[in-house]
Amino acid sequence: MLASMPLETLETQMRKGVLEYCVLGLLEDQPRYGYELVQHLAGADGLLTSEGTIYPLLARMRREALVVTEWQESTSGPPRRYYRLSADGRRGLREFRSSWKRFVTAVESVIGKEGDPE
Amino acid sequence: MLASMPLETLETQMRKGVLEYCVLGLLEDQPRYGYELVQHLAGADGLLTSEGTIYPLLARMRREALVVTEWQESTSGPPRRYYRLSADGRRGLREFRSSWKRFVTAVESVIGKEGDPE
DNA sequence: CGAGCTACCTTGCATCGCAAGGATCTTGGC
DNA sequence: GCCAAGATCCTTGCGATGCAAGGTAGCTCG
Repeated sequence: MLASMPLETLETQMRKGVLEYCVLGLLEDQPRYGYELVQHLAGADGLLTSEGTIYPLLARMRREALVVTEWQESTSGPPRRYYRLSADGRRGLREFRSSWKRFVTAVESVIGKEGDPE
Repeated sequence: MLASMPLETLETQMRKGVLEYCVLGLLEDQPRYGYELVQHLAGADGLLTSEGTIYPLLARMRREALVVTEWQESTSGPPRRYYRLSADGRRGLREFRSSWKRFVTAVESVIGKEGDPE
């Protein structure tokens, strides 16, 4: 028997590559822990659907030194691993903002941006 | 020796899923052939880097009946396979525009939309 | 003729997000 | 005191996509 289809939707595809910088964006102003990021991203924005995405991602970002981490006890539950932006992470985020703008512009130049009178 | 790494860049990742609809966007107003699409997308917008991307993509879109095709002789060169939007393709494009807007809004709500004074 | 461009295509790979599952630790209801 | 439920961390295997590389054939022009 087959287990289950991961259902690779359009939204899922669009998130590729971007999610990493969404995490950096959330970490810009304050350190956060993984479970917190999941709730944020999976919340209103719907940028994430499962924890299975974020932990491997965070591990990679740590390996690449975009973030630094620190364990911290919680008064209610298991300890949390907090993530904080490194200098490299800050730079990466800055560069992403520029790539993102170019990308959005390019896409909208071919699919047409509505509200465009011309 | 290893041959070559495909160099999976950020830009490459961001294109995932979106490229399909960029093609639909280009086909919205006029039928086009594959090589023409490559030049368009690889041109100023830099939304594509190789033909190896577009032909499998076009084949898939044809399989899913988002486009219909038609061979046409060229006065200068080999015959061209022209692609034209189907009704499903038109609907897909319409739906994408809405998904795209939601997506961009969501991403910019977390990475901040450049109005940030530092 | 043959180099070079047009134009089509295929194969194999790297990467990413996801579902599923698992391990601890804490709290709250009974 | 005990066990379910939740918080919090993690890993493994898979599907989809864009890409590099390479292959075929037609047309044009020096």
